[in-house]
Amino acid sequence: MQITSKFTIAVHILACIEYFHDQETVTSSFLAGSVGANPVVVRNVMGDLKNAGMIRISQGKSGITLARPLSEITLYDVYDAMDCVSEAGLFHFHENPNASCPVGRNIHKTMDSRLESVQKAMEEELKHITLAEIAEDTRKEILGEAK
Amino acid sequence: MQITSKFTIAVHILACIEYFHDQETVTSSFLAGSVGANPVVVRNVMGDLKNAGMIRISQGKSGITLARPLSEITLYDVYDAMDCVSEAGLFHFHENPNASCPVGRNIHKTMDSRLESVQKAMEEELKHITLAEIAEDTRKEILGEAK
DNA sequence: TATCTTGTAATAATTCTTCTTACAAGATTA
DNA sequence: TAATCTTGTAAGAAGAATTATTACAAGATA
Repeated sequence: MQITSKFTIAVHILACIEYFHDQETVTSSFLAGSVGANPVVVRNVMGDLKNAGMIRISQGKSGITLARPLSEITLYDVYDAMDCVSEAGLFHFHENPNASCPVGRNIHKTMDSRLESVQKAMEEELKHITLAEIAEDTRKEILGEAK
Repeated sequence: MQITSKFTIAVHILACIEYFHDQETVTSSFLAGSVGANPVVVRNVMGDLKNAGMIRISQGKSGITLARPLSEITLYDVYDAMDCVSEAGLFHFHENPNASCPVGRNIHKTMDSRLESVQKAMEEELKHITLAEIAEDTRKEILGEAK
C-alpha cells in the first residue's frame, strides 16, 4: 500500500515551476516532460494545486506560476490538496466485524481514536517540511553536479 | 489509499484470543466468525502473528494462545508483522522522472530523507500503543454495555 | 482410526490506481 | 479576427493490488 504518486508529482511540479520560472514558459507539457508522465495527469494535479491556491494558471507567455512563495507551502498542504488519504482514514478497517460477538462489536470503537492519533502524527510531520527546503536542496544538488 | 485491513484484523484477533482464552477453544473458524472474514484470511494473519512470536497455534483443546502478554505487543509489532508498507516506503514515488531535466534527476534524492522521516513519525506513534490498552478498553466497553 | 484444524496453493472477484485518447472551450498573439 | 496553443474534463482502457474463496494435503487430537 502506498500513498498516491500524485503527491510526489505535485511536489516535483512545484519545484519545477520555481526552478524554471525565469527561463521558460512553464506549461503542462513542459512539466509532463520533466515528470515523465502524461500531460493529463499533470493537468489534473495542476487543477488541484490551483484549487488549493498554490499556483496560478495562464495560457499566455507567463505560463504556470506560483501563487504564493514555497516557504509558505508545506508538504501537508500538498498532501491535503491531493486527497492522499480517504475520508475513512489511513487504516483500512475490516468491513464486517460480527456484532453478536462482544469483541467484534466494540473493537472498532476501541481502535479508532488511536489510529487517528497515528495518522495525525504523520500529518504533523508533513507540516514541518516546506517546499522551499526541498526546492533549495534541489538547487544545491544541481549546482553540485557541475563539479 | 489505505493500509491493509490485515492490520486491524490482526489486532481484532489478538483481542479475541485474550478475551476468550478461558471460555472457548479459539480456532481460526471461531476467529473468522468474530472478524467477519473468510477463515483463510484469518489463518494467513495467524501465520504472520506466529512467525512474529506473538501467538502459539495448537490444533488441540488449547487452541490458539498468546505467546507473550499483550502489554509486550505494540501496534508497531503488528504493523511490522503484517508488512503493511512495502519496501519502497509509504509514499509512492512517480516512476519516470526525466533524467535530462535537472529537477527531474534530483527531486527524488531531495525528497527521500524527508518522506522517510514522515513515515518514521507514524511508526513511532504506533510503538507507543500497546495491545493491552486496546484489549482493556474493549473489555471496559463490553462491561459498559451491561447497563 | 475418525475427526478436526491448520497451512498453502491456485484462482477469482473486486476495487484502486494510473495511463491514454479525444475533444470542447478559453486564451493568446500575430 | 483567425490561427494556434493550452487547459479542463469526460470516458474508457490497462494494469496493479487487495481481498475473498475453493480445494486439499498434512498434522494433531481424542
